[in-house]
Amino acid sequence: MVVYAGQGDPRRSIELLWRASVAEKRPGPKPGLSVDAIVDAAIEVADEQGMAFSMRAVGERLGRTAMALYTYVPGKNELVDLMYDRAMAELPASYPLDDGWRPAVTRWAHDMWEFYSRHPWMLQVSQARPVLGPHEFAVTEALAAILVTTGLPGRELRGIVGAVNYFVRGAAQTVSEARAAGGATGEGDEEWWYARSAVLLEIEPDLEKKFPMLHVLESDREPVDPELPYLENDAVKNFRSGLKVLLDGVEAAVAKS
Amino acid sequence: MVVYAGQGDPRRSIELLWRASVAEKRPGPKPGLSVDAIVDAAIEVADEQGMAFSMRAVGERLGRTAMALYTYVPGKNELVDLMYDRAMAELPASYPLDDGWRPAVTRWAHDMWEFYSRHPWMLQVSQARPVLGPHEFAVTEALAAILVTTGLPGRELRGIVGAVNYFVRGAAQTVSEARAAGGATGEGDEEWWYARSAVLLEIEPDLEKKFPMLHVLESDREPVDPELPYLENDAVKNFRSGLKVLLDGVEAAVAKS
DNA sequence: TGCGACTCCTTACAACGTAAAGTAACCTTG
DNA sequence: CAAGGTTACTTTACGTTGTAAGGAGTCGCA
Repeated sequence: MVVYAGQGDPRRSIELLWRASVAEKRPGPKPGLSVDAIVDAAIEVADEQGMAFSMRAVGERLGRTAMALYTYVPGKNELVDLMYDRAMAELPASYPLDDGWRPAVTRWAHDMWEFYSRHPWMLQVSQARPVLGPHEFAVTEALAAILVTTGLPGRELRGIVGAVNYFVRGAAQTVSEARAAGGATGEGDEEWWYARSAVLLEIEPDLEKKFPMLHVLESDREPVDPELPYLENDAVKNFRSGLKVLLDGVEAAVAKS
Repeated sequence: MVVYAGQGDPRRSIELLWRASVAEKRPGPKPGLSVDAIVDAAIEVADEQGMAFSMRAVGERLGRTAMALYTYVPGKNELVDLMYDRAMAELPASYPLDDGWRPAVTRWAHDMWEFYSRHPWMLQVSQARPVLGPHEFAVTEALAAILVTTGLPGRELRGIVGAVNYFVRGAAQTVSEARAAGGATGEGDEEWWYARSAVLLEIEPDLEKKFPMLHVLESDREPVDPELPYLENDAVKNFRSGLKVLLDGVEAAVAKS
């Protein structure tokens, strides 16, 4: 399920994201938890169980009930926003530009790729509206700082930033969700593919004739790295070659300007 | 929530997708429903209510209970697979190549874009593993048929097909989920942005100094088309300029080969 | 005519997010 | 120092979800 960001009270959400709460002396028992503790616990749970984690599970990990979380966080949606932004703090704030923008963007993309495989649930948070948290800003700032050195105008840069983002996210989805789905059903990628395609070929024997261009696409395949699972092999190679094409496009834009 | 494809019995799923059931004479009451009727109804419901539609809602639309659907379809996951593939039947199977591959790919991308805005729930079906249905194949076949005419080898084409796909999907997500979220909360994009960014600037006044490159990115903005909502304006322009860069990259690859 | 396969319904259950209300701890004020 | 208000956290409960289980009625075939 895709979780939509930011549906609650805007002020409360933004204040939580930027930790703008004033820690004044208050009556009542000492808080045994904190927003940070809850968000960290939730990220751990989500890393293990995926986006379909439950408030009860997060509470349990902290030795509390699910309802205890509602003292600190308005609801699950807001918690997801906080998790999303918090996780992004893992990423570098800037990249060296000694060799120009292209290696830097490549590094950025690879970091994002690995980041998404560490936190697959991130890919299920809706990208429709930005969470508007400090670390999400920082990640995009890092990419923008690289691309600004191309000298391209903002108009073009916005499209490029978007394209790079979409590409990385999409490519990461293909791999990390494949892994997650395999984990969920207990079967690896190979088994999944094998079972599926065997039945498919049995039911539709002249598949290759019906979709000849897909067959052409499958040609020219390099030997498979036995270290990696099947789908991952493909995905990694397609990621590299896709990114190359995309950056060639950027280079063309730079050359023209 | 992201719905993972293909977790059930592979044979049953594939047979349903390719409608490979043999319609033999069978005892028992005449079926009042059909897989097609259920899938169509489910698509209608999902178009209106989003991916979080319920089996009960689909049943109700057909004048049945939720459990009646389970006679035709193994579960909700499989139904989503069927919806996914069925919806893709709306898309063209081929594109004219009179003006070369570039206008054709552009058409393909725009068709996908519009398709996704018609069926926003499509973007929430996990892309990790292909559904392996006939229409999903046909859509990719159409794109492959265009790109094959570039003469590039399969190795490079796979990366390009992936990149174009990811890009279109990502760009469409930004818009159509924004619309969906607006519909869900009842507030439009403008209100959302306004409330959010007002609070943000109040809490963090020197945002521009903290993220100077993002500020550069926002510069050079063209006048807004008053016909379209705020976010959509941006998204459409970024879509066009991002696609342009991507296709420039393809052109560079073609020129080099 | 009856058997068995079939469609569809009712009922039921476990899991979910979270509303409501209660209990106990603690600071502030009289 | 006691009273009162505020807070942290729990228990209980509700509505919604996907779907398992079992039963009622319908039809083809022996």
